[in-house]
Amino acid sequence: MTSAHELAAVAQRLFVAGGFDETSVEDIAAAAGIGRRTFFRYFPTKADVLFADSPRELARLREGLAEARPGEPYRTVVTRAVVEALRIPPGEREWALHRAQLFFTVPAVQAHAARVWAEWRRLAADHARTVPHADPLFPVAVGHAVLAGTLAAHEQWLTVPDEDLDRLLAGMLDLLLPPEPPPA
Amino acid sequence: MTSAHELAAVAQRLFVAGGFDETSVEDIAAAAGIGRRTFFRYFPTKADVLFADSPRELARLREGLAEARPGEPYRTVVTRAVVEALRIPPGEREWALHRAQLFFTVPAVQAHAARVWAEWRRLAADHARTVPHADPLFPVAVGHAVLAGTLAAHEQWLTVPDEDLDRLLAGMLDLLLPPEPPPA
DNA sequence: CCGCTTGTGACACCGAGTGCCATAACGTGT
DNA sequence: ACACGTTATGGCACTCGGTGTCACAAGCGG
Repeated sequence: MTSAHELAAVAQRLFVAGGFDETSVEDIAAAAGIGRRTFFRYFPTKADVLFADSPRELARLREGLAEARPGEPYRTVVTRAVVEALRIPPGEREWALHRAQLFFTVPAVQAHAARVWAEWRRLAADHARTVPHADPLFPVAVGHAVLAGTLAAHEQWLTVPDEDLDRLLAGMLDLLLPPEPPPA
Repeated sequence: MTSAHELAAVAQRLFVAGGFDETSVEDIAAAAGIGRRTFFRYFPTKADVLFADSPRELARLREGLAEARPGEPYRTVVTRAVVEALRIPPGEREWALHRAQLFFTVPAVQAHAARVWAEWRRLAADHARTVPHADPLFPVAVGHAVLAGTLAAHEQWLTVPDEDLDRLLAGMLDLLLPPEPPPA
């Protein structure tokens, strides 16, 4: 009996050691002591093992955006929500770094990431719709800015792993989030 | 004898008519009167038929960025370069719209798009490195802003196809490109 | 003990992508 | 015209990801 979490751990270890494409599902199943068919009952695709906790991250983003205090600048709210959603639990830093590496280098993984990212964009855009703004493009732009900032921060993080992801996220979002319109 | 261009046309028509995943390479090959194996000599993957002219777009972006006049604000240069690179030839508007639709809805296509998009980011980031800026994150942020603006414009375009893509691109980039530092 | 559900995995199948090889088309040199 | 090398083609077999079907075993309530 194997839990999805353990299975994901086994798989990611193999990916990091031998490459994503080079590691077959059969390899993973054998390493976990299960059948190939059973793997696909835990995860619909090979890439999905890397997205085990993205629903949790999404939920945290949603909560963070909902916690906006009235009068608080929207950029502050969004930045806090993103940083909070992507906070790395202590001890999982190297783990997260390896995962980020796979995200940026393996095309098949990015295909799946695209679906999750679309959800991020949607959440951010929905929140931006609560901010009055003259430009009708503003909400969609905010959605893409949030995603771009998140990806940029991770990309930068990969080249400077010693830096804190929090600071990179805040820095990138500060550059990318469109300015709030003056309160008139 | 089939040219790559004709083959791409046949394939995209089938994709639009019957869906990307539902259309097999064998279907495409049969419709084009060639063998399955030969298809893979023209295009390394099924998705690649949709990226036939992305090298040209990339080249145009590169040229546009190189044409910066001294003293011109970088945001102006970047916006002009992007709009110019993605200018749709007359008569291909519907064609481009269909392609954009596939880009946003089919995961397998996005995986390939990711590679092209990384190149866009790199070009834009390289150009941003010529702009003096206090924040070391500025170049990477610009790269992601360009990509985000391009994607946001296309996403918006899909919901409002009557709008001009040029205007949407300019509008999104205006919201997303980080401000230029004052000339000191 | 029976019957039901649930987890598991073996098998067969499809489609994408690849390596290998046979063959047809074609230009060139004699 | 003939032989030659090169190139385009496509058939065949294979790997791998993913799916549907079925059989089997474990568990649990009657």
